[in-house]
Amino acid sequence: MAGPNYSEKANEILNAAELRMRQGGFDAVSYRDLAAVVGIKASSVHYHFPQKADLGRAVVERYTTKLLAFLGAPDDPTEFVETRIKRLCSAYQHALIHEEVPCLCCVLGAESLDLPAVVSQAVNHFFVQMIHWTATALLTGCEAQGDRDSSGSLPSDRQAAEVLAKHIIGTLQGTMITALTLQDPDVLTNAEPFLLRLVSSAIPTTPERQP
Amino acid sequence: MAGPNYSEKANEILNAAELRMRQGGFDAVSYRDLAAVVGIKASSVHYHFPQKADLGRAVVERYTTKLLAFLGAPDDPTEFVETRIKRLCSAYQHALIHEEVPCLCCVLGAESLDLPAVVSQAVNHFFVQMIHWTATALLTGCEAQGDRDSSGSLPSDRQAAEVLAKHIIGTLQGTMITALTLQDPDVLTNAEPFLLRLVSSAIPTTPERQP
DNA sequence: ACGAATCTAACGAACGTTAGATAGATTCCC
DNA sequence: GGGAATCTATCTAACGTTCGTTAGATTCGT
Repeated sequence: MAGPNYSEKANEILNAAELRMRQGGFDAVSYRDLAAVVGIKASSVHYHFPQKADLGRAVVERYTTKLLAFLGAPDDPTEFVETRIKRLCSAYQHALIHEEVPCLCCVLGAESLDLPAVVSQAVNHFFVQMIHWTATALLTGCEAQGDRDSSGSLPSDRQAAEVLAKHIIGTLQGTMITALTLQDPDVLTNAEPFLLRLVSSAIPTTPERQP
Repeated sequence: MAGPNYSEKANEILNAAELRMRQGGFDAVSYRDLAAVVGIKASSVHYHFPQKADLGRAVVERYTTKLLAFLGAPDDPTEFVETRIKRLCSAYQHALIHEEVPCLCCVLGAESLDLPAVVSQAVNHFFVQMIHWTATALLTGCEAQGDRDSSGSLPSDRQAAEVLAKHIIGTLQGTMITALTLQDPDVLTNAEPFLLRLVSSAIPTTPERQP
């Protein structure tokens, strides 16, 4: 589950690369610039990440791991569905507002037709994981009162949850881009109540136990 | 209102540049590649668009004009609000599904922190125009029965319409990116009913006359 | 003959990548 | 324990490619 253990210098490189990639996309990162940031030469960066596609993949995978770790469990039975979705929204808000840079996979996803295959695969995997987390977060709320989880008795709900999850993730990506280019963070923060309205109208009013 | 009248060759260049830009972003466009596509040399492309930033701005402005022309009037009193929003959704669907490439300003918006100023201004202008169209499309439905338009008597509704419009545009951008990287166009087409639900719950049930 | 559109040729800069040397630490074996 | 071998992380130097851009000549229709 946990990714590879990078050396300290490798992590510095990944930090610089992630920042640059979130500002300007994959092509905006250059080995020479990264090297200058972390205080070594360009050829030494190749020692840690032989090819640029390797570097791109590593950045995306570490980003995916970090974000999923922040989100935590999507199926804690003591938690409201709304609380989970709010946490998801807050992750996106933190990226844009505090880190002052959009979501990595928002940027890479937009140029995914032109990415090296191994990088666009990693981006695809990010979306799959995020959607899976969200769909689970939506579903386990419905099943909270019973224990029908292992019986697999709600296939149609799982499908509906996936559709809504894709919509939620997509909406957060897009409102982030729009907030960025308008320099208006409210576009992103306002997405939260809109999404919560969709969620509560999709879930058939089964409040869970209190946390 | 109508942009400049480009020569036939200039339009060919803009076509090639727009396609390339929608695939891979601003940096994916090179004068030599464009030249090869339209059958001239790179230096001749500079005759039509001296600097690359000029080319970028021209592509974005022509794209904005084309899209607004497709959308038509947002305040035709014989039209339902839902019809207008569906037309907006169909524009985005057409881009991804038939042209097989995402919205231009979706791609450029994601890398807007790294764009030449004149290009990111044009992208910003695109979003402003789209949001203005959508807000107007949402508002004039409410005011259809009376003629309070010029009296400016609904400032709070205008504001609420802008908020919803930003959310709609953002959602379309983001579900397009998500649909692209998942290679699942349904993510975009499914956004339509979700957005229509938000719209109809925001508009206080004032059906217009039949078209 | 003039202007529009294209060409050839080249400039300097930046890019990813590689080969090979080097310094310092660690490990291994006698 | 001490010298030898190996490994890690960096360096210098350079390669070939691509890029945006420019100067100046050329072609061609009006």
